[in-house]
Amino acid sequence: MKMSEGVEWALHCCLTLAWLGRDDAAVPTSRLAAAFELPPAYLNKCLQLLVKAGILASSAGVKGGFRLARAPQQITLLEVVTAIEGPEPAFRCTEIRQGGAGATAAPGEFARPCGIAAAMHRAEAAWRRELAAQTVADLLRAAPPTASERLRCWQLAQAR
Amino acid sequence: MKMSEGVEWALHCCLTLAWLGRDDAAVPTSRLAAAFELPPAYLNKCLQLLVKAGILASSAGVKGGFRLARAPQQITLLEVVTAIEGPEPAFRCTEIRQGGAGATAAPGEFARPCGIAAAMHRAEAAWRRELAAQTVADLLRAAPPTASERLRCWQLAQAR
DNA sequence: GCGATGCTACTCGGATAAAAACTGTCCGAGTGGCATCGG
DNA sequence: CCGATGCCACTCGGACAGTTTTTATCCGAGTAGCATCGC
Repeated sequence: MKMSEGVEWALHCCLTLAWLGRDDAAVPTSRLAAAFELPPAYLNKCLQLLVKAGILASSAGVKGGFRLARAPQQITLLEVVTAIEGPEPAFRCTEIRQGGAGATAAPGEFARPCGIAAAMHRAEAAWRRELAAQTVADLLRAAPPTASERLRCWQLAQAR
Repeated sequence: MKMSEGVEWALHCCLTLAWLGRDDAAVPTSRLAAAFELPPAYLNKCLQLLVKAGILASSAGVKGGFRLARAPQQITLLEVVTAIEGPEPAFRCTEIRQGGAGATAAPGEFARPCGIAAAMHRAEAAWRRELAAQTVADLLRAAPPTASERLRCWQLAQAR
């Protein structure tokens, strides 16, 4: 069970864009990728997913790029993770209890959900609850940018 | 982020072995695979992982197979999941904050952990806590076996 | 001088290949049970 | 009849391919800005 690296990239990009402020000009993928030493084309794909989720807004043209679509306190970590990973839960019950010996079950015997699946989904719900409780604004407050992170923001703001 | 199917298989096998009782004879992979309609060789691989984790005990020979190594109330769901998926967390911080502009950082600037990684790990800790709070015995209690599940156990107990 | 217009460079966006992880399979080492043989 | 012994079938266990998901890349459509041209 490995989470996509795109989640880390997306969160760092959101945090950086929040530092820059929503009012500044848009930041293109190429600049963000250079600031973090990431593959530009693939990072672009991740940012597109964030646009689809309504977290970022994109603008085309020569001075286009991405910016935050909402205020940082209205972007939860869960939204970012879901945008990249998709909405499906990590644990998917394939109902193996209905295979083999279960094939002879009376109709309606498996009406109530599988207890194992219920337990796993409960755990995932706790995970989601924790992610939904934190916003990008919380990250801003908890960790003020270090010197080199301020440098990164300055580089992104320069040379438009 | 997709969890391995082996987790579901392992949990169902543990639950079934718990129904049978630790004192009965061992159940070989071939019989378990037939009872759930699963690929026998791959299921065997998963059961081996459970043996390595000390959850199951294996015995060789003509009447060999697998059985629970401990009492059901001493097997948490977290142990089973960790045995199959491995101990590494789903979210792995690759420290991209140190790339690019971060390369010019003063030594010790990144001593404190990344706030994003901390938040993600906090969420995963909640997930683990929920899994560690439930044991196989709890599954036994919560969901008594249905008719076809009892049939499955009977088939496993027969024809030794 | 001012506005309309065409062009150009740059951006996003989706379609297209490599890499990795997961899934599935095979065969060999080892062991316990059983039949056989000897006492 | 009882015990020792050799054999054999069956098991686990780890090494070996196939398939799906993830990662990475490329190229085209579209657009905003800018220079140019005409009035």
